[in-house]
Parts: sequence; structure tokens; C-alpha cells
Amino acid sequence: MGAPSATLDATFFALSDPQRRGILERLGRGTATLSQLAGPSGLTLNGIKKHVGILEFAGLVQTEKVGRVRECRLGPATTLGEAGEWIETHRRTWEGRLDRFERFVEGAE
Amino acid sequence: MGAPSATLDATFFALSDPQRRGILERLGRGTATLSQLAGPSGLTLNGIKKHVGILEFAGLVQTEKVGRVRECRLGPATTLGEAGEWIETHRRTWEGRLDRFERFVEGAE
DNA sequence: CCGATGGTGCACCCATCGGTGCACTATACA
DNA sequence: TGTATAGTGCACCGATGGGTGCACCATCGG
Repeated sequence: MGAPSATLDATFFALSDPQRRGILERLGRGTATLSQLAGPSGLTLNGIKKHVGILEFAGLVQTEKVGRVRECRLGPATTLGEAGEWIETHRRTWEGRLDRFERFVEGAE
Repeated sequence: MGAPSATLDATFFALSDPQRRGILERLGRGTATLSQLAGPSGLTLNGIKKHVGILEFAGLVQTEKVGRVRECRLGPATTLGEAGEWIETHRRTWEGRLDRFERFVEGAE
């Protein structure tokens, strides 16, 4: 578990930007082209392309060039799943630790 | 849900570094001072202090100066919980989307 | 009081991020 | 054919991240 995971790095980093989380939410409602993603964001096509690139590098989205358009869709759910597992695992030890702390407090008074 | 959350930004960003995840895992086994965190990491005290600062800013750890030592412990589990919720929520729509895609494929053939 | 220890503040370095503009290619469409 | 549209590649910018070293302060142990 302690092995440093580049996948986790990329995934968490990709999720750390509201613009990118917005793209994911948008893609959750169906595929979109780069222009369609850029529209509501107020960003340049280039800016969007970079964000999508980061999301794609993390495996969170997949893109495909069809005609003169690049279609973006969500990637395999396993990528998010890995990040979710990390959080769940550590949240358990977290709460375990808090339990121990509370027992310690009770025992001390 | 679509509201940009600075908390999520900070949390996901803090988790995007293996060194910081290592600190969290270490703190999961009990409190530690900055020197104790720096020891196995091979980093400077200053480097560790910055990482702890980022984790603290995200609410993932809490620190307290006791004597000439700074004690670090895990923060409230709610901080991790918020990030976990985001992932869980979106993983569900993720899988929902895949279901729809599979139905589409089946219907098309 | 004195020395060693644990932290802090600051300035600095280099790499990367977020974002832009511009020139360019490739496709769609009339 | 010509023209508008969708992306791409590249260079650029300011801000920030990760990390260091050094000078300094505060505290603990004699």
C-alpha cells in the first residue's frame, strides 16, 4: 500500500482543479467536443485542451478524433475507483485512530 | 454539487503527492514531530514543513507546538470524507453512463 | 549559563502549471 | 473551388510548487 503510485498522483492531481472536475461532470452527462467543453468555461480551446490532456493522462477521460472534431468521453471507472479505494482505506484507519484517541481521553479522566 | 469547492481543491491537491500521502500513512500510526517525519523521507526539515503546511491547509492534519517540538496528528476525518463523497457520487454516474452505453451497444446490434 | 536540539523565516533555485496568442492544418459545407 | 469551422503546435508569460541552504530563535539538558 505504501508503494508510491504514479496513478494516484495523476488522478488526485487531475481532480484538484475545479475546471477539470467541471469537465468530468459535464462528460458525465454525455460526450462532448473540445469546443463544447470550452464554450461554458470561458477558456480558450488551448486551455481546455491542456485540461483534457491532464485528465486523459490520468485515465479519467478518453478522446478520439472523429472527422475534424475530438470527441471526449469518460474513461474506465477503475481509475476513479483506485483513488476512492485509497481514501476509503485511510478513512477507516483515520476513524480507528479517533476511536483510540477517545478511549484514551476517557481513560485519562 | 457543481459549486467550485476550494476544500476539494486543497484536499485533492494535498493527496496528489506521494510524499504527502506517506506523511498521512505515517500519522495514521500515531502522532509525530517534524523531525520524525523528515527522518525516513530523506527531505529537509524545511521540505517537510512545507508538505505539512499543505496538508494542514487542506485540513488533513493538525499541528500543535508543544515545547520546542511541533506535534502533528491527523485532522478531522470529515475532510477526507468530503473528497471520498465526491468520488463516490461521480463513480456512480460514471457507471450509470457505462450502463447506458452498453444498452446502446446491445440495442444497436 | 552554555551547548545541543527542534523549528522557523527568508531568499533563492529550477520545473511545472494555468493560460494566452498566433500561425497552421484538416475537415465540412456550399 | 473557396471559406468557415475545429483542432493542433509552438512559444510565451506570470504564478506557483518542490526543494534547498543559511541565519536565527526557543527550548531542553547539563
